[in-house]
Amino acid sequence: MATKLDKQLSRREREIMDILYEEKECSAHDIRDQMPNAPSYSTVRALLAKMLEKGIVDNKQDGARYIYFPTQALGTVRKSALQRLVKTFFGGSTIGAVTALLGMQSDKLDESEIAELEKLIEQAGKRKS
Amino acid sequence: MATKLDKQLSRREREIMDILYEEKECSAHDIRDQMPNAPSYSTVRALLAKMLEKGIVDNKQDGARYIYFPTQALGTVRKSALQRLVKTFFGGSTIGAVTALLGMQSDKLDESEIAELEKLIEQAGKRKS
DNA sequence: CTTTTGGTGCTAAAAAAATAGCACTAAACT
DNA sequence: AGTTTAGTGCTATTTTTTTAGCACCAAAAG
Repeated sequence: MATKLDKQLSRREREIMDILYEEKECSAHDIRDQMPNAPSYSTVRALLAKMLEKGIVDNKQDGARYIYFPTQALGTVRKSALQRLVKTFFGGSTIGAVTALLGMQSDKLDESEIAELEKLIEQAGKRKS
Repeated sequence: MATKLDKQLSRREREIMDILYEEKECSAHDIRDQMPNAPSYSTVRALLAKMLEKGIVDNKQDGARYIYFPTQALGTVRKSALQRLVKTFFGGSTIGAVTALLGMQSDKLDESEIAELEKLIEQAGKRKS
């Protein structure tokens, strides 16, 4: 049940999580560099300490310093983020979200990507009625 | 430039916005009913008052009471939510997100939906190289 | 081997968010 | 008309978040 590692994040905590998911892992310093209106280094470390306590991130020693990373696997988080988004902004319609995504896709798709998508669509077409 | 109506939301504010986007519009009471661990009615109204001030919601009189709704159009918010999600959790790959969505789609797609998607894919296939 | 540099731990304080209470008004009920 | 009900405005308090300072340590630099 995900131990509610999700809801109770504060603004800064969410910012940091986003950075960590994007970068996979970071030192406190790296995180700070990517924060909008970055606060002091102390502040970032204080936030990370609280997040460690909450169990939403973990760290490992890298020589002299620490490297932080999310405890929850990317796959899990992707899924729940997508579900939330579909529910909130697309009235629960997955297809609606897919449509919107494809519509804003600005780069050209190459052959293999198209093939992949068509395969997926076909599969989704014969799922349990 | 969206006047940064996006980032600076507090936890409760975000909760409320999600409810508003899902429901389109709500009274303070309705909002409260849908909040997890709902606080007092006063609290909800205090939050709404702050959000009015910030300009992220607006309200209209409905007989004796107020009905609240988001100021930013659903389309706009959808787009920026998707962009953020793709960037954060899919390394910027729209296709990755589409794939994940189709993969977790549990209902069967009907004919017209499949046709629609294939049309979109085809279009995305011949976009500007 | 001293000094600088880049990190750590701990502590404290300012600012923002979340919460609730109270007095008042208008409509609805009997 | 008197009473309950459902809402409003304003204010006050508690809790969380956000922030930073300072002392200490270890490795790199001179």
